[in-house]
Parts: sequence; structure tokens; C-alpha cells
Amino acid sequence: MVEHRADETLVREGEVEDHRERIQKEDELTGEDEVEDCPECGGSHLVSDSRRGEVVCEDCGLVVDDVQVDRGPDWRAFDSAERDQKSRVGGPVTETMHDRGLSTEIDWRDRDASGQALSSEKRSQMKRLRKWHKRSQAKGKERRLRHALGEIERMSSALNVPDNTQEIAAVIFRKAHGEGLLPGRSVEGVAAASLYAAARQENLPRSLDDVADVSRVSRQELARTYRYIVRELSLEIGPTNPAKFVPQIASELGVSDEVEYRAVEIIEDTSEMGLTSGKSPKGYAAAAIYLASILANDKRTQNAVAEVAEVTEVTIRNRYQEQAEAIGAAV
DNA sequence: ACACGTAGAGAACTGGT
DNA sequence: ACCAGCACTCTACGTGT
Repeated sequence: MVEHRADETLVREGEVEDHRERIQKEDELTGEDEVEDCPECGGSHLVSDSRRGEVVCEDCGLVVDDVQVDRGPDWRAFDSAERDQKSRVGGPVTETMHDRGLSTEIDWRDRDASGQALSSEKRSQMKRLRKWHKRSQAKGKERRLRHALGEIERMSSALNVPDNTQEIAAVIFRKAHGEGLLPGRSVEGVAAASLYAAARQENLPRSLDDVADVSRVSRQELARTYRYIVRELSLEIGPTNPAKFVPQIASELGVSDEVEYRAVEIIEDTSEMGLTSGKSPKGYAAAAIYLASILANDKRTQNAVAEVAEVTEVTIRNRYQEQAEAIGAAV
């Protein structure tokens, strides 16, 4: 009864607290902090997320600055030994290439760098080289990896998934591959599931349907594979905290700060009682805002709230009554 | 107009076999 | 791997204020 869907819309009981702590830790690490006002809506909820390299307005969702450059190293070292180990020079090593980008390309054309045809002696030498190069590159496992990473890249670009999330997907796939989770499952399915898991981990709003649409597997297979790899790799996928949806909906509705504040309060209080478990976080947030708008004398109609939150009135009705009862508010 | 309730459909999860 | 059962959401419609 506690969790009956692993869908993106779900909140799992017990994970909420853990997740909150984790988010807090992450925030400390990445230095997520408030900056000026949003040029679009004037809201004061601009948040700089250096982990994702974006400055985003929590009110209207505007990405103010997505080319924020992280000038620091992409690793952290705590002593000099570690620094020696992690520091590196050379081309960027990327997880999205099957050999992490450490490849050598040998052109198939028998031309030298200036376009001149090669001598026959050189030609046969190149032929030998190509043969061994291919053999060393793409035998068995490696070929599958390359196929999968190609898939991840294709789906990522179709879904507008940022590069770093793509890299995370690649890491997840490598892990699944390394743990021997592939036999019996399609490479495409695991690749798609890895991408979906990466998006979930990064809190990117990509639904199962979105990913299934661009993948070569059915939604069902994707969901099954996703659950499987999450379980087998013990991936920590946080539940979606309903409170995350509050600023967006509140600002679109144009309610007072008090409503927003009280809505978050309602969510926090009631989720402690396990009311969010199994419910759609967005619908839950919408209901809290509706209830808060009544309590704060800044009432919006169910219809209006339902519209901006993209849920139905029915859902709001059901949720807000539970919430009202739970916090002992007479409505 | 707005709020409320309900029925039936549909999708998705758990647990059992 | 399939099936039954089930909580949840949605659509649709009727009723009450």
C-alpha cells in the first residue's frame, strides 16, 4: 500500500526525510544560493545551480543563464596524493564515448593529410592498422557499449537533455554493464532506463512517457528495466518533493506570499504524517495551495489552481480534504 | 459560477502463483 | 512471466449553493 508506483509522479514514504537531508547536503556542497531578481517575472526566486551550470527562476522556470562556466576543476582533492591521482592533462575524457574519448581515428580513405593518394606500400600498411585498430576497439562488450552510448546520445538530443545528465546516464549504463545486468535484456532498454534514471537523479522533468517515446522499446519494458536497474545498482533516486512545485504554481496564480508560505507549511506538516505516499506530488502541491488560499483569505477557485498545476479539480478536491482534515482545519 | 460527489475507464504497482 | 487486486487520476455528468 505504501508505494505502488515507481513512476516519476510518486512520492515514497520514508524517503522524503532522507531526501531532504541529502538535498541540503548537496546544496551546501554546490553552493546553491539566491541571486538577484528574475528579468522575466521580477520574482525573487532566482536560484543558481552550479552543479547544473544554470541560473533558474523558480517562479516562472526561466533559465536566466545556462552557460555558467564552472572554472574550478571537476574533481576535488583533499591531499596532494589525491591531487596527483586525479589531476590530468589531455583531451576531455567523456563518459559518452565507449572508450571515454581516448580513441584514435584512422580514416578509411587512402589519402594522407594533404589529400594525396598513398603509395601502395603505405596503403597496405594502413589496411593492417585499420584491421587491428578495429579489433582492439570493438569486440563484443565494447561494441555493445558503443551501441548503447549512441542510443543514449540520440535520445538525449531528442529530449533536450543536457550533456552532464547524459554523462550520468552513460555512467549508469556502464555500471549496469559492469554488474552483468545486460544478459536477458535489450541494450536499448537498459540504455533508455539509464537515461531516465539519470534524468530522475538530476531532477529533470522527463517522464517515462517522454523517454519511451524516443526510445526503441515500449514504455512497459522501459519501466520494468528502470525498476530493475535501480534495484540492482541501489541507485538513490529521490522522491519528488511536492513543495518543489509550490513556487511555480503560486507565482503563476499570483497569490500572496502568505499563501505560498502556508502551502509549503501544509505540505511539510501533512507529509510527516505520510499523506503524500503514493500521491502525485504536483496534485498534492496544487491542493495545498488551494487550501492555503482559503486559509489566507486570498481564495482561488479549484478550477484556476487545477489549470496552472495541470491536474484535475477532482484530484485537488480529494487531496485538499485529506490535508484539511490532517491539519485540523475547518473548511 | 463554483463546489462537491460519484461512476467508469485506464494505467501501474504489489504480491501470488 | 502472467494474472488478480487495488490505490490513484482522469473524464464526464449530475446536484447543490
